[in-house]
Amino acid sequence: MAGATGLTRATVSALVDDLVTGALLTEVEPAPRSGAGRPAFGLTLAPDGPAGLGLEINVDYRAACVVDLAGTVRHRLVEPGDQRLTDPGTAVAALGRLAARARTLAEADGLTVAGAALAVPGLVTAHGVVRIAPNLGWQDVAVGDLLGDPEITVDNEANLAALSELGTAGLPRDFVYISGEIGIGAGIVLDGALYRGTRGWSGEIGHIPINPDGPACRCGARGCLEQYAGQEAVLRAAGVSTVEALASAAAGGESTALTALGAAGGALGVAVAAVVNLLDVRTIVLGGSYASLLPWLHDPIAAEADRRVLTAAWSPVRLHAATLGADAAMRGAAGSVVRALLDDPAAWLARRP
Amino acid sequence: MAGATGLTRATVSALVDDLVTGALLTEVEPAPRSGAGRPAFGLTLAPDGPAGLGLEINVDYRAACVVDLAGTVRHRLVEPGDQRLTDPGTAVAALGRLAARARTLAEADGLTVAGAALAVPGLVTAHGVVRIAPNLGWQDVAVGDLLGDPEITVDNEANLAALSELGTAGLPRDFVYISGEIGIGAGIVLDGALYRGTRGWSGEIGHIPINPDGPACRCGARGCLEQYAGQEAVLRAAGVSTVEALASAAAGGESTALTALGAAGGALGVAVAAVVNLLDVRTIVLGGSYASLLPWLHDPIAAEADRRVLTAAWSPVRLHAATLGADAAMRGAAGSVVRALLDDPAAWLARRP
DNA sequence: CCGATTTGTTTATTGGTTGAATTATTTGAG
DNA sequence: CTCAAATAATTCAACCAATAAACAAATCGG
Repeated sequence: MAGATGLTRATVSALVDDLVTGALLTEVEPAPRSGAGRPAFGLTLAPDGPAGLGLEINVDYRAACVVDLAGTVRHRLVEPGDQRLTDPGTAVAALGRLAARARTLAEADGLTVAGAALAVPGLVTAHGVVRIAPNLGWQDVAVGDLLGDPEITVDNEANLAALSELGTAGLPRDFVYISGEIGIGAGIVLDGALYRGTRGWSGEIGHIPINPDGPACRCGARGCLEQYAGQEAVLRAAGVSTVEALASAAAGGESTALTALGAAGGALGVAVAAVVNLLDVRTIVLGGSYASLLPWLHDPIAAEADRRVLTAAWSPVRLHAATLGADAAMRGAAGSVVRALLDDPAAWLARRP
Repeated sequence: MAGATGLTRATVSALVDDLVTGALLTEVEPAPRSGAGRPAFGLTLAPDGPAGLGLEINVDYRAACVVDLAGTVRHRLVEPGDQRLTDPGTAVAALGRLAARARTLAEADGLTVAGAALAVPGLVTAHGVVRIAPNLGWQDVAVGDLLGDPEITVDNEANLAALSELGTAGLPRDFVYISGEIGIGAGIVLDGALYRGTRGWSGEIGHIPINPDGPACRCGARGCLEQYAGQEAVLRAAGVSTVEALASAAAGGESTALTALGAAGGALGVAVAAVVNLLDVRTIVLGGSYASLLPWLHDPIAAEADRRVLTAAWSPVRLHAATLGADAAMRGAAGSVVRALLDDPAAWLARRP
């Protein structure tokens, strides 16, 4: 460890001591090793130290999960139910009860919830106020205050979902996560950190112009990506009503479905080209409903992107499917709490003397 | 100073002492002040300490400048001449002689050249090799080796031009600089630092798709921004041959010129919308030939951008003209050296004991 | 001229890190 | 089995940068 960090063995010893007494690390059996010399102690991130509480409120469900320092999901609670019908206060109160249940479960495990983060499908200000969440019908909702937890982090679901993919094996430190749901959002990860933008409103990829004279969008403009590759547009073009139906139709080789997916992929490819030309990320992660549709979206996206990305000849765009599915945003939320702990363990140690 | 930094007066004293003895700061007459108390010493960035050498090689000129710690341009050398006709070796050798002259002038002033940076109109790898510079006809040119200065920083001209605007009064820490020349490039400044992308190829805004079925571009795709708002396209549409002629035609109210500028502005607005939706920067700086054409470009860009940016209703996109004109890239290059000095003065002090 | 006010320096102290020496625990050779 | 070599971990004096607090310097206003 001293070798890897450049610090002295003495220093590492002192720091590790602090972390062990602070219950962030625990000593375990040393890893079996060959060769002479005294074997090193084994160390793991404590499975019974502080943990992160991840929350999500979305169009048709509420969810909570508890993730420990090692990144393991220790508890997972999902409550289906249309959130659009209830007013924000009622929905948030229900979420608060779910969060309390998760906390209780965590404490029964000996975990301490060190913080919470909430994923919301909408624009969130830097102060954690939901500026607008069109699909929930929310506007200027101060979720933290309503939850009675002003410390909570509130963030866009695509941003948090992107964070959940960060650290996945094979993913670089720079990528853009594109989440295809009713709306299309993106989480931009640059140099291992989420890029939120000046006001936290980055990643509105759904409204990148694909064709300036295209169909009208509910945002007031014309030809936004959402009108070509949004869930509603694709399902309508394919003549089916659910993503599952679309996937099975495509698997069955139905030409309407394949044409619809090809068109959506082409539009996505144009947007991906814009993103890659601008940001020079070489990896795009497709999440939300795009993850399960990637078998049919991959080639049209790649064809269009490679044609339009200036540097594609030397290094083509890499398309990955997201790995976490529907839990991505919630797990990213919990993960963001854990990441904050790992990034500044001293702050946590100072909080509990 | 202690108040601003949160350090003790004693600490500041010690640090300032080091910087003064290291010739990075000089004591000057204290600024006149009212009120009781012992007057403070005046301090300025040393006008005779280390300086940055900024170089630029472009289609029709070579240039060098020396910028001191305070950011003042102390020397400026420009040599016109078509670089396209000469092979890279000859062009770089001529640039090397220009750089040597600038160095001599700087030393005559008591300045020490602490480092150099070179702006090139093309894609540059992280190791300072020009991967491709289409308008120079260069491909895989290791400029640093040719110059005999492997320490030199080589970067894209739009990137360095963006840096030159950073620190300008009224500009925030996040903006995108769009440089309109033969090609269209962008420098992305996020949180006060240039974002270069995974391989240093960010900002290729000229090849953002505006209309997927638009005119063919020399990059092989169709409908790139460059085909709508590149210098050649705009001049052709306006029926003039130089940017100056276009500006005076527009100033004279000639409708062909105004129409051409309106169309270019509209296309730029679409690209700006893509950038802002994606990155949530609220400021766009227009440089290169766009700076002088901004009076006629501003409204079409703003109209299109505000229509297409999701958050424009709350906070419209702000368009600024670049302030430095043709010298921007060269001055940004020199400035990047100076910035590196200011960011880590201890490294410089360590280099000269 | 004197006290109030602000700036700058001096000095002892502190906290975190280093380096060298020391102790601990294993492997492998004789 | 024993001992040397190898690797890990700890101890402790020394160091460095920053701090706090006291002190000296320079100015203003009455």
